[in-house]
Amino acid sequence: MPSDRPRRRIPEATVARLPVYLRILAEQADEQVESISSDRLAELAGVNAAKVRKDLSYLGSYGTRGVGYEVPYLVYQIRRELGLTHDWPVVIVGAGNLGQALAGYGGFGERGFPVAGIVDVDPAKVGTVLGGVRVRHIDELSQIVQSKRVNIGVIATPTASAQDAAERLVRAGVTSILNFAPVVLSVPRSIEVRKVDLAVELQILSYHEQRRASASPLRPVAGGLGPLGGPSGTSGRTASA
Amino acid sequence: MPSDRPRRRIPEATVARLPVYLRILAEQADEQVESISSDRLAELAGVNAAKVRKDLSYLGSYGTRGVGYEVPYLVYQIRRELGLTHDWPVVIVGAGNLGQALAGYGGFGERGFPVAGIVDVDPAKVGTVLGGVRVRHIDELSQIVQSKRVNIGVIATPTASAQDAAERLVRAGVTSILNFAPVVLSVPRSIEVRKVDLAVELQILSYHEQRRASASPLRPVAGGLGPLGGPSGTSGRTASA
DNA sequence: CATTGTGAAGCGTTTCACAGCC
DNA sequence: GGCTGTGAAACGCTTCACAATG
Repeated sequence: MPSDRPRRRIPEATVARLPVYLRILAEQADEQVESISSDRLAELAGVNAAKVRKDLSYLGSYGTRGVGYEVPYLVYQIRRELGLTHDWPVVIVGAGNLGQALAGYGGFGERGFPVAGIVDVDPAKVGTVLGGVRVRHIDELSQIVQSKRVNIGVIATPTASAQDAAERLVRAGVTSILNFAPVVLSVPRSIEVRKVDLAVELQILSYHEQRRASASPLRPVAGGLGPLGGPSGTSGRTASA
Repeated sequence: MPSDRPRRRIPEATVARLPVYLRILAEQADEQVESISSDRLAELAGVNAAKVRKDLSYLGSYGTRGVGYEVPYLVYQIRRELGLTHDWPVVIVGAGNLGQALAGYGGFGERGFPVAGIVDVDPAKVGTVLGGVRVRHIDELSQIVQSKRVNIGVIATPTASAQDAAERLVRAGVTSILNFAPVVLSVPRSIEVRKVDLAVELQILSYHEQRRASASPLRPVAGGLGPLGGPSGTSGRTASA
C-alpha cells in the first residue's frame, strides 16, 4: 500500500474532475460495487478512459493492473486529496432569492459544507430563518467567521453589493469565495475565487445555437432525435469513442 | 468597415470570456465611455491585455491602432457573435427551490433569455405563479417548446429526475441544456450541455483550502489582509501585472 | 507614438500507444 | 488476458514581443 501526504501538485483540470469521479464512485459504493475499471468510470463520467487513468495517477498508484480500482479505497483517497475528510462550514452573504434557495437546498450540509451562517444588510431580513439557520446582520460576519472557523464565503447578493461583500469576507478572514454575482471581484491574489454566472452560461449556449442556425439555412430546430448516446455532459464537447 | 457573417471558428475559451467583456463594455457604454484600450478592458475583466486582443481579433479587426476599441461598436459585434441580436426564450424544468429562484431572478429576461415556461411533474405546483409565469404540467413541455420556439432548456429538478427531464427536453426539440443537477446527462452528442454544479465548485475550493492548510503548519487563517489588488476574479489565477 | 493585430514560443491538457504487472 | 500507469506526441490556449498603422 502506497504512502501518505499531499504528493505532486495536481493540475487544475484534474482537480475540477475529481469531484465528479467522487460522486460517481460514492454512488457505486452505495450499490455495493467493489471494483471499477477506468473504462467504466470514464463512461459514467462522460470522459475518456485515458483521462481517468491519468487523473487518478496524480493521486498515486491506487489501481490494480488487470483488475481496476477498489471503489471504497478510491473514494477515500479522492476525499483526502480534496480535503473532504472534515467539514468546511460556509457563510452565505445575501438572504435574497438566491441566498434563500442556497440555504434551503439541503445538499449543502450533506456534502460536507454546513451553513454556519447567513447574513444580510437588510434589517427586515435579520431574524428570519432559512433552511434552519437564522439570518443575522452583516456586521456580525467577522464574529461568525471567527467563532465557527469559516474559510469559505458564498456571495449571493445583488450585483451592486458583491464587491463590498467580498471585502467584508476577506476582512473577516475568509480565504475562498464562491461568487454568484455577475462581477469581477477585486480581492488579494491569495484569495481563491470561483464564479458561477448564469448569464455567461446562457450566452455560451446562445453562441452555439446561433452557429447551428447559421450552419443549416432552414429549420435548424432538432427534428428526429438521434439515439440517446453515451454520457456527454460535463463540458459538452464531442465524446470521441 | 469590415465585412459580415460568422467568420473563423472561435476557440471555446474565448467564447467563455466574450460574455464577460460584453457585460463590462455595456457598463462602460452606459457611462458614456466612447473608446477603450485592451489594457483597460483587461484590467476590468481581470485578464491580461494580450488575451483581450487575441480574443477580440477572432471577431475581426474592430480596433484602431494607437486609439483602442470603439465601445458601442464592439458591444454590437460581440452581441452579434454570441447570437444576442434576438431573444432566446428558455423553459425551466422543475419548480422547486431552485426553479423558483431562477424564475424570480429577473435578470433572466433582461439579459435576453425570457422564461417562456416553467414545468413540473407535481400537480400541486401546477398553476402556481413564479416570477410572473404560471407553472404548467411537464406533459405540456413539447407544446411550450414548439409554440414558443424554445431552443434552450434549464434543468432545475432533483438529481433523480434530471435524466428524465433531459430526455423530455430533447424529445420536445430543445438543442441546448443548462443543467443544475449534479449528474452527467446522457444526451445525443448534437445537444449542447452546460453544467452548473455547486458541490463541484465548493470541492474545488476545499482542495485549495486543504493545500493551504498543509503548506503552513499553524494558523493558516488569513491574518493581516493584503492590499485589495487588481481584479483577479474569473478563474482565480494569479494576475500578472 | 500609443495601441492594435499577430506570428511564434511557451505551457498546460488531452490523447495515444504500449510497457509493466496482476 | 486484461487493465493500469505513463512517457511521448498532439493539441489548444496563453503569453511574448514586435511589426503594422491610425
